Amino acid sequence: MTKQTNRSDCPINLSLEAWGDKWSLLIIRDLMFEGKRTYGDFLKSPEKISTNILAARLKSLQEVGIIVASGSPDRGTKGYHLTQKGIDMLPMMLEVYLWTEKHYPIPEHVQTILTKVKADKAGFAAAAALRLQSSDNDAS
Amino acid sequence: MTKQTNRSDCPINLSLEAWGDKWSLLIIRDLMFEGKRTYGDFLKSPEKISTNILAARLKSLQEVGIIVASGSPDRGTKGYHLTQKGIDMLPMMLEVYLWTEKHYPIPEHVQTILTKVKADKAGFAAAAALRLQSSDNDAS
DNA sequence: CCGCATCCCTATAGATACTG
DNA sequence: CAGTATCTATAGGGATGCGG
Repeated sequence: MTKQTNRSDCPINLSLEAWGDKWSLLIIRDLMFEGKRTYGDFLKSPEKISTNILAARLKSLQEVGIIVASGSPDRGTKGYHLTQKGIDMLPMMLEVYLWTEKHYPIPEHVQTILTKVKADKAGFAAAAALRLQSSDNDAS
Repeated sequence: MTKQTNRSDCPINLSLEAWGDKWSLLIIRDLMFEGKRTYGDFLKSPEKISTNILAARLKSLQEVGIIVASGSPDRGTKGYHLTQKGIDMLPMMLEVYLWTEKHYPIPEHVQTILTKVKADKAGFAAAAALRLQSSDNDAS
């Protein structure tokens, strides 16, 4: 039942079909920068995603291979994390941050980080990617 | 009537509220890389946007300041073009292209261009931006 | 004919209540 | 806590209308 839309083979369109909705990038943000892992974590984000949408997005992001679910451990809490394909969205996400910073007022603590990003974009991305890759197999 | 949602002040969210739907980035792509300008041009794109959606997106993209409409010239054809805010989306758009290239089969002619992009990302973006800025006040 | 606006209808998004 | 069920709202497709 994996949706087989493919309005066109344009890369922009293929990207939109993978994560082009109002919520997917927020989940990716949470996984990428906020250290969130569980269904409950995502629900707590300030945008207040509703439970059915969250479940649907988690499913579709798994279907397109951007995230994977780690089988629920002892405590019964299932965790999600980014695949390499998801981690590869980092440069794009950083550009989204930088575009927004240029055209909207954004929270000060984000500004602070973005100053570092601008100083060494590739370095920041590499360090963040390493951190995400190592968390692929952590326990707690 | 400019929508004042603002689910949060997170930059990712602010971006999503500006262009986070299934169509806006395709219009921006057409303006940025395909040299398209008119309503009819956009309709001809392979994704086959319908007329009411196109009109709605052109309106919302103007409201958020990503595009502007140039008053219809002699022949009665209104043109649109990117504002500086829209042109500033170039680095992000390039990263979208690069991400897709890495994870999906894409058309060969796009591959060719992306090879150049990877060789000199900043240079490519600067050249493209210059071209877009100069087209702000062209006639034909 | 071109650039939209409108209407109708269907499909999907999304809020809320509820269940294993 | 992690989802499903149900219901409503909005996005979107397609045809059509209408002014320039």
